[in-house]
Amino acid sequence: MKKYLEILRKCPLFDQIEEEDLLRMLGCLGARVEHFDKKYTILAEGNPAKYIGIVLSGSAQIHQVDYYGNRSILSEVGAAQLFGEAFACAEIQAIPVSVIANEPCEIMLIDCSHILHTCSNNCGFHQQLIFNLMKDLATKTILFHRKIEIVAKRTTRDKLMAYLMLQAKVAGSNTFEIPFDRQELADYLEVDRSGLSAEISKLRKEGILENRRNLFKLL
Amino acid sequence: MKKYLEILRKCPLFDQIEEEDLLRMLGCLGARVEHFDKKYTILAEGNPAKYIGIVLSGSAQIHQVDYYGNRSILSEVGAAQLFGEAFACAEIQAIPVSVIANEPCEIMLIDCSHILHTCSNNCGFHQQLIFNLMKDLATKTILFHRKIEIVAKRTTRDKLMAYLMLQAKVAGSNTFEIPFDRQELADYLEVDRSGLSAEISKLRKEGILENRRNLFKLL
DNA sequence: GAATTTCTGTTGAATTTTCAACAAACGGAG
DNA sequence: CTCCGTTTGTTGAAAATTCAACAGAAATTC
Repeated sequence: MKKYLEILRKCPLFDQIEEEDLLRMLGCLGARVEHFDKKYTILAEGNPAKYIGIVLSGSAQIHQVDYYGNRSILSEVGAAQLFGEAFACAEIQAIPVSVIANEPCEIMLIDCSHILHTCSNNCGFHQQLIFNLMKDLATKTILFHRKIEIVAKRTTRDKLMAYLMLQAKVAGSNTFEIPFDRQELADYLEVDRSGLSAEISKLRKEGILENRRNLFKLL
Repeated sequence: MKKYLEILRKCPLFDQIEEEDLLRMLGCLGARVEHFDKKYTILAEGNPAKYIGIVLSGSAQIHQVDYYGNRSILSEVGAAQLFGEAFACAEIQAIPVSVIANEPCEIMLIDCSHILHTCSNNCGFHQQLIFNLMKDLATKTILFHRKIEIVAKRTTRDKLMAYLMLQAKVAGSNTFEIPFDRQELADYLEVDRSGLSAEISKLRKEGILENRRNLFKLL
């Protein structure tokens, strides 16, 4: 576990936890690490909602697929970020989404009941972990607000511009890279891919943006 | 405060808190109660994100209004439910939404910093409150997943049917009442009101549902 | 480095939504 | 009970999306 210390220190779940305590805690929590190749399913829809996942390297996406097979991408999860925590913390039966490896990645899985319910060793870190989970969930809720603000727009152009302007703001620059290819971006914005491509072309011709694949520049 | 005890006991924030402790706690937290008439603004966009609100009676809606004045309704908050907790817990500067009284209502407001940061009396309930907030935020996250699942659909009909089927499931019955009028439902589903009315008529003619104003029956 | 697979952009037709305007139905106030 | 403001339903035209199909570009594989 030692080699993961650097990334785990950046993980919001372990905020305010001293490095020396972290290793002991991981043992107590029964944390395990697994490797997943690109496109592999880390957690499948319908699986028990037991685990909190931590992305140690690479990245993952949260997918929702409806009855007709239409894919919707809820979010992108990068290094040091959590996934599955909402379902585990709410103690629901099964997760309603799938978590897919977006590139080869290493994932730490922790049984959430070990965090929520005090362990036999009665180690004093549960309170801090629960506080950190609360903070993380509050942040995730705000991210969902932003996503809804984007998909609430009625046209592909407005959705795209709202998304790109947010990304520029997050990146702190007019030039930025997005973590999606075209189909994924369409599935995140909840629009048709070909229409999205057409809209990007149109914006380029109008001189509103420049782009090369995933690299965008707002003018 | 005593007259609010019954409703406060149902509030997820005070889960596992004994009734006798609750009153003392409210003083310690500096809780105050305000009345709002229908359509009044309880919290306005841009306000400091200090307060957690609890609906004691009536109901409220979370509104998001974009640059062009288009309203989007994020959620309905009924009696004993919380609002604003995500913004307060994430300790962001200002709230990005407005909370509007949907009918005459009584609202309890609590400065969240009193919950998050141990008070001078060092009363032992902070841990339970933080745990409860975590649970509540996890539940709210799942509600947002459901909302996104609905608005991800591409047609008014699909959004409407996804919404109605969810409401029927929640109500545990094919007959149920929804908390929105037509314009509000349109703003929740992120579609055009007149198109929504037309779609409801069409579904009725096709024998898929019956309705009288807010009362729906799926067949 | 050639072949193959994946991704992106383009187009036109069909479908659907939005928009604006109006009429009918409803509900509350006096 | 009647009046009046609000809500809901209806319609047609304009705008936008989706869908399907294909071609070119880029990346991956062998």
